[in-house]
Amino acid sequence: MEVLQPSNTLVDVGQVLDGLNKVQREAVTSEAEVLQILAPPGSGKTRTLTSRVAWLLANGMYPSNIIVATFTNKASKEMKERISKMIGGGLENRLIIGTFHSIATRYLRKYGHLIGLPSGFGIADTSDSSAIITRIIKKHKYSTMDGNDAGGIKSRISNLKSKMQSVDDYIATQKKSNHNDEFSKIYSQYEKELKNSNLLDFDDLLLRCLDLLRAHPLCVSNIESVLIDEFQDTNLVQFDLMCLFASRRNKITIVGDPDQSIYGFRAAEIGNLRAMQEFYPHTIVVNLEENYRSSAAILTCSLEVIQQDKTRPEKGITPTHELGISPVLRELPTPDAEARWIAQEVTRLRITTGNLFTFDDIAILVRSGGLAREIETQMTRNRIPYRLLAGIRFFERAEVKTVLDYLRVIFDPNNNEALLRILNTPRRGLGDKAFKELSATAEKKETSIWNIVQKAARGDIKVGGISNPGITGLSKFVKIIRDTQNAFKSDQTKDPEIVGKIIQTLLEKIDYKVYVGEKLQGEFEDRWQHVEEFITQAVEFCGNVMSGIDEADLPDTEAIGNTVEESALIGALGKFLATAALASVKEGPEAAGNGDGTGVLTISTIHNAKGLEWPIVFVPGCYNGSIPHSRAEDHDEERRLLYVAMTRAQALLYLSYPSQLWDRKSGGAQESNLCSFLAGGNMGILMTDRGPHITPDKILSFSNIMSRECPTPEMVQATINAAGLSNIHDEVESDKPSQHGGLDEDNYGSQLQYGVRKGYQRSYSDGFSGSWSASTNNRTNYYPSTSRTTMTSKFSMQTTTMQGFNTAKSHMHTLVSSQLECEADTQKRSTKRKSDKISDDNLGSQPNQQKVSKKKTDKGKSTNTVTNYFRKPSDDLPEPQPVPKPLEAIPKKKEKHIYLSSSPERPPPKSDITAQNRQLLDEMRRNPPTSKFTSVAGMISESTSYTAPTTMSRMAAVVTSAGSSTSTSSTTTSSKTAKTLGLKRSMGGWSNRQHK
DNA sequence: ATCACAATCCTTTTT
DNA sequence: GGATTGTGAT
Repeated sequence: MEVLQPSNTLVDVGQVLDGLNKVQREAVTSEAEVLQILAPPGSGKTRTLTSRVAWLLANGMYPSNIIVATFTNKASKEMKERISKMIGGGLENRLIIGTFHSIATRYLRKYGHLIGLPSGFGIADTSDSSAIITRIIKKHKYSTMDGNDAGGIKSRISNLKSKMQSVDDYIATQKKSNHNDEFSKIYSQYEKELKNSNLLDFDDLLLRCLDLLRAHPLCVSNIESVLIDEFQDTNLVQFDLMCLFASRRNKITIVGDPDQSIYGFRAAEIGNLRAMQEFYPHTIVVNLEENYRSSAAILTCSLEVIQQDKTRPEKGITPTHELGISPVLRELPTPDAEARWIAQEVTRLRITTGNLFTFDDIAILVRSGGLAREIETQMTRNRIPYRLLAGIRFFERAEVKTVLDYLRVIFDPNNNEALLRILNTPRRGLGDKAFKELSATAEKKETSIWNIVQKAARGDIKVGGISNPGITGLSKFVKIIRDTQNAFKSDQTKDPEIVGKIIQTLLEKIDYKVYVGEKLQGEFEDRWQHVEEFITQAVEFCGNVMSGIDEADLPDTEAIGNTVEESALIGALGKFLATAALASVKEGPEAAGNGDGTGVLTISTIHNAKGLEWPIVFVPGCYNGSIPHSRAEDHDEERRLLYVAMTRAQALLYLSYPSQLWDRKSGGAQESNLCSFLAGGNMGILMTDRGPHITPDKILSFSNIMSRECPTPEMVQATINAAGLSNIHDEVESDKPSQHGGLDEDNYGSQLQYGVRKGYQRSYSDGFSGSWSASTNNRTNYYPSTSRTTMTSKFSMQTTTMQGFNTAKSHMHTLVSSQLECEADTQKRSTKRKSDKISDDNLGSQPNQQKVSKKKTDKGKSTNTVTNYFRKPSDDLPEPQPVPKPLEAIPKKKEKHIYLSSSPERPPPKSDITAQNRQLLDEMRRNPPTSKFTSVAGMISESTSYTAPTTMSRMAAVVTSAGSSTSTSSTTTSSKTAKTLGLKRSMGGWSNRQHK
């Protein structure tokens, strides 16, 4: 691929390409008009996209002629920062960059009047939409059964809109069958209410922008290049928007990964990848395959999960890091114990690694926000500072939302939704009746509620249901709103600080402090801090707007007629309100931390963790009902969700689940089942069931993967000493019989210091437990494993039914094995030593190892499979004899001790061991793994115009030709393996290979 | 009749 | 933690 010669270069182009691998570089500098960069997690997708933007800028393209759509505002902020570092000169501030929604908003602000959209429209957030629908349902006494509650209706409407089905479209398709359909009435009423309040909901933003650009393509006539991040999560409307954005030059770059498509519930359309290739037949597909994030062990496990999806096209992924430490799959008795264990493990890891990790390095990723609660409690108890990226957003907090609603009313009093929420907040003596009457009168007179409120306050009209105190309250309210409006409008200073002063004055007038203190429950200090943070943010934002750093106005184009000038402060306020509505920020004030530079741990939903990475990741709640969620219909998406969670981890991955849940209905304990995605196949081999025993070589491995300096043994000993423990590895978990989750909480809390643990309960209630050799003897584990760890039935039972995965697994082993081959020799030396010792302990009780050995004989030759690295080389150890563990032998009661670190008491490691391991790892680094097992590694493919007309055949042709011409790093290219990402192809890959 | 406050239910994921 | 419902106070 030829590289663009930079003309008009503003910066050192080398800087833009610095640190990129060959394929990434080719992608960045590609002259392709339409480019799809498809890549697995951790392969530098976003980085490549960022660099491509920088590359365009460095080659003289005007930033205001580039549209970059990211998935979150945070992502676009980070991208801007990175571009700023590469390019500088403030060019990044002129880029049209943001989420689809925010970009659409900006276009509508500037050009919306061309399609008759009133300027100064507001954005209906989730709560607005819900409130409207709830009101409609109540008013007409519609049934709320069968998912027809406000939430259900809302998502139905949103889904229709995402598929470009307007009310009329919908009614047209429905009119024959359901003439009196309640839903269409709600839908149409909802649209009407939005219009009355001059509001657009999230979907409308995109749809109206679509309308605008279709009618007036000149609005984007300046656009030379369009770039989209996380393309797999775009919906149909966004796809069309992309095409329209690019309509002038048809220059598009997208990055994405079908495996990380986790927004199907939001109508993300995975078919967009293919649609794009069909729509732009000259699309060029680039596959990035090297993973720079995770250890090979983590990657292997993650692949084991994602490959369960049989409809998924096979694709290459090449680890660049060493094998590292086996991920952990841990069972705990209760969610509470699970949270405690995480806290304990976090603490233990820091101590035993000489504080190699800070809390910044650690994330706890949950499927749903509710799961974060127990974890928060335990973090607080253990004085682990954390920030929460789950649950309610900052701008949705009651105390913040109210202020926001006041500002929304001040910005546009005709915003009925915001008005209704603040009319009686704080209390002004109005009740349900008053609200009903006000709304009804407004509807009758076809005017806004604000107008009625004004008249009622003045006494011009009589509205029923309002008491005399109510009238007084209303007139005070009207005056406050008017005064504040005037304060904004009359400002001449253009000083953003004024915004803060105006808001403060407003809050004083409504005695907001009193309201927050008395009416809102919870800590007043916290809440008021949020309010102050809100004001700070507002001031800061307005300052940025007025200095052009944020939300710079779109460039003028050939499209005529720009919006009228408004007061600078009002304009900034409007942008702030839009930003607040579209904000994805879940944090308020920065989490404080311990103030000692140890950082802040992250608790986040998996969705919010997309695109991020941490050295250590915990994924609690891995049980059926959570992942996959009980309300989820698309289990493939749930699996991808787990995959996303797992692939966030760099060095250490912990999955866990409680065996018992609290059943709210019965008030008792309820059995849970390990997440099916983790229960089958060879997951048991790939993971251990206890946290790793931290040895010097493991510390070194962490350091390598994280590219950090390795702490000295002295440093490690120092932290251990400081923790007041002579040897942290000797700690023991005591198994007691289950007593229906009746854990003594306080008892626990006081004991939970530095991971010294007693009193965990384990449940064997189903009486079907097997013992499993924990796979601790991977190559970095020096000490012999003596784990008598116990895997419960969730594992054992599943393994008998997961034959299919087993074969898929074998396939993967083959792949991984060739990659790891080069390490095998050095490996054997160390594994042999320990495996001799293992055998004594582990022989005799491994029902699951039957599976392993069976697979091996099936495959015939397997000396280099990845299994061996998690277990042992076959010639070092006789095959384990599968001996089912008698049920009686399973301790159901009393003081069974399990070694937390899978390790017996041992003298501290000798120094030469460290050196020895260092040497091993050095060796590895000198001979880095090559991408042998991905046949299309490094592939960059270009379609040719004469190939077959269908996308399928076209892509096949593309891939084949590219595979043969650019097999620089590939040694095993063949037509069979020449697959491309991004197409929902039937699975030729596995079956072909399996039957070979 | 209307408003204020306490008790009870439910809680997927997000722009 | 928030929304809705039920009960007491004005």
